[in-house]
Amino acid sequence: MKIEEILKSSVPMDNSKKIILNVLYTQNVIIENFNEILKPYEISGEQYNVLRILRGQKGNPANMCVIQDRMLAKTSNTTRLVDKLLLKEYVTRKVCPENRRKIEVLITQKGIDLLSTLDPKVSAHEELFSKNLTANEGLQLNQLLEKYRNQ
Amino acid sequence: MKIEEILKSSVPMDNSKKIILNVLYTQNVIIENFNEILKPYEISGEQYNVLRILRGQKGNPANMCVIQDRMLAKTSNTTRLVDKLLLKEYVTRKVCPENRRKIEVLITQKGIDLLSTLDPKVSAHEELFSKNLTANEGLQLNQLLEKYRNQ
DNA sequence: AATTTATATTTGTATGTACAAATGTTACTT
DNA sequence: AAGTAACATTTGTACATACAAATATAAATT
Repeated sequence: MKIEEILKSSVPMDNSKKIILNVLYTQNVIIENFNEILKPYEISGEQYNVLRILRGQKGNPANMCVIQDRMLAKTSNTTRLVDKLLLKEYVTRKVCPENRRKIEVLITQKGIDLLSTLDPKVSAHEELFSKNLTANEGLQLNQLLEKYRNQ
Repeated sequence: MKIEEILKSSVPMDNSKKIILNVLYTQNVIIENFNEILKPYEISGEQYNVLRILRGQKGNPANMCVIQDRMLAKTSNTTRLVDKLLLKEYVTRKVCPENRRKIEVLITQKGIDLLSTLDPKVSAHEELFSKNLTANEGLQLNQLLEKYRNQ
């Protein structure tokens, strides 16, 4: 559906406004759908994101600022996200011995197992949308978004 | 910058995953930039969105469910957003006499004035990004997003 | 007319976001 | 070595999101 119909806009919009609303709305659709997948596992999208980053470390611990750095929303509060994951025993946390300012966060086997369970569901989610586009259109969409957001 | 560089991903990603991360990240960039504009006026993005919908009513009051319907994030809590706007005197709120279940929300002159001040800044914000694309690319981006999100 | 169902909104709770200030540790400067 | 600056993380506060339950009113059913 076109963005004007979704927002029931009465007046015609500039294309530049339409792009913004389209990006924002598409993000909402993606996130809502993704939350549905995560819901039975009682984990939030941001918590999932942290776990995914930790698995990507392949056994090496990640500091808070490394996690922060690799997250989409740079202003998320990593401390509190890790707190929640710690309660569920998906991660461990200890002070770095070489530099006592830093914290070393590691994913546990329980965390890895959760991600393994989620992997096929996440892939299906990704394809649910991208299947609407041809391979070429998918590449184009990525290129346009990357070009668009350069400030 | 490409999404893999931004997220410092070590492994190559499927294009379908790349699209999702690109949409999410682009939304973050747009929102962050927009919040910068609103900050001096002590209004949040969602509050702005409600005001914009109310102005679009052209003098007619809007019920809570009408506002909800026209918002991007369908799960936002309209009651509490309107509460905040009421405190700042940007809107009025009264029970609908024909149907006492409904609430009639109207933008005040103060609210309209605020939007008028913001209008040029919002337009500049929209163009800040869209200027990176040709007119044709802009149209294409909208079409691809609309095609992409059909479930 | 009383009961049930549907509609519109509000409230409560947990989580997440945005931002500033506070805390603790290390590195640098004099 | 003491003081200052820089770095890494935590904490506090206000706002927003997600979702379920509660409340109030209107419409439909019996």
